[in-house]
Amino acid sequence: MSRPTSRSNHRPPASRDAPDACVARLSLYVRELRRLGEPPGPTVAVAGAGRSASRARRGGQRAAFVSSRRLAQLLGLTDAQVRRDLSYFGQFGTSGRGYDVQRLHERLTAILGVSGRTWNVALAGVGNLGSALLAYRGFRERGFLFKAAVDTDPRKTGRTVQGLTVASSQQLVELVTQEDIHIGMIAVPVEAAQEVCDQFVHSGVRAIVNFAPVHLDVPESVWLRVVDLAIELESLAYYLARSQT
Amino acid sequence: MSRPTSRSNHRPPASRDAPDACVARLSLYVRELRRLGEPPGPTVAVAGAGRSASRARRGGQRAAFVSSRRLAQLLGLTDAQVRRDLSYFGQFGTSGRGYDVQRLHERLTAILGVSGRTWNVALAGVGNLGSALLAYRGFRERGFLFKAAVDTDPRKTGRTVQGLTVASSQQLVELVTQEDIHIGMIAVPVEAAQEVCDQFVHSGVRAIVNFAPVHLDVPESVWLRVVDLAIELESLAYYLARSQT
DNA sequence: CACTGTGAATGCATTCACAGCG
DNA sequence: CGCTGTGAATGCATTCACAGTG
Repeated sequence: MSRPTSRSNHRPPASRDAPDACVARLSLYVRELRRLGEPPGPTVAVAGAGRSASRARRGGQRAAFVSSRRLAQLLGLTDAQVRRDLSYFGQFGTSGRGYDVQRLHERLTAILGVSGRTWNVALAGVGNLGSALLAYRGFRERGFLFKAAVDTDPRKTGRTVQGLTVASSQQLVELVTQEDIHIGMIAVPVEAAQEVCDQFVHSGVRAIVNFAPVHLDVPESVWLRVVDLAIELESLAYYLARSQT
Repeated sequence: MSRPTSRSNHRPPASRDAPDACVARLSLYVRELRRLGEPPGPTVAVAGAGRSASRARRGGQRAAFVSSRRLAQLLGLTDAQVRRDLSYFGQFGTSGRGYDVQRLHERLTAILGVSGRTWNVALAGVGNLGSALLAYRGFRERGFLFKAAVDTDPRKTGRTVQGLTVASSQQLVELVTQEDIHIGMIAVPVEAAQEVCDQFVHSGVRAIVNFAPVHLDVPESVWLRVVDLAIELESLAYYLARSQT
């Protein structure tokens, strides 16, 4: 790993077991298990061109057991990988039957750290992206609650977005303590990103998600993840440009 | 690789040189080189807590040459990795001096496939996230232009968002041909995602970015990337849960 | 018999270390 | 010198293959 002072996507300091790649997939498993455990629900059909010749589909009945093979199929992985991944966290399966959907879901949820609890999130930057993030259902469903939102723009502070009053950036540090923030979310323009990041770090936040397209420096003790929207498009462009055309 | 019928994040079929991990970093290099080549610009200061003890900062002067070391520092990589990555695409450096910023920028831009050209994008799903994506500056700046947007909700179709009229989902297929769409972007609810994806594939789109938190099946010939917003938070939760507290 | 869990083998990606060059 | 470009070494991640089990 590069310099001792900072790096991009951290790994756990102590817990030397599950590889990062595997941890990253953990929530995929949880998600799929939840779906398998749920009732089929209404199949929302999108009007338009007919169904393609689609492969073994996320079918109806609520399964009690699921094999590594099927789980792999649903997630686009291999069965061996599923078994290997799960084995890092414990032995959950039954030979000849597979995994108990409910039980595995519970166990993994607990391991992921999203079990009985919720995590408090503070958002910096209430622009287009920031507002969309505040509105995004997926976070709340998984136990991530926005407890604070700040912006430098005086036209935005004071406004209420998604039931949350936008505070001034000056209040960031105090809000973090006041609202017991666990995770900082950065959706400010690139020029301001490092500054805001430093403020989060300074105020004691130990986990940060960055949506600004810059590399941020953080101390070893802070976990940082980056979500870069344009980067995915660009790698597609690379492959598109290379294939005939 | 798993099943022959589909997989999650594709690699190029023919071009057997640059590793995927390296291609993924290619746009990081381009981005940083662009910044290095630009004039310093106004340092947008965010009011609030003072600067942390920050390391060698993205400093002022427009550099003509940049070393692998410095580039690595800015991007949070190692110098060896930078040199290795760049070497997959050619020999751009000068011994003892480093890389010519302008030249390297031009060369990499061309290789990335975002050089003189633009790419047409169609968006499916104009909800919160979809609207934010339409408004996101970063895409246009890098040559990705939204040429179509569709939604199933009749209250949304007909509306104009960011200068684009939202069409009905039924028109997706014809719009793809009409507007010569290169990339499909999926921002619909999970239940509809596979359906929309199939429509894109059916209409001849060869590259898709999926923002819905589900695995999608696509034929080998189509490149698929997934951006999962909640997943990053969840892996942070994992690490947070594991470190004391 | 169908399936898990895991050593051992393979295949990628990153890092080391240094020869070679301006 | 300072810095690139790259073989060789290391370290991860994925896959194979099969013994073991309900």
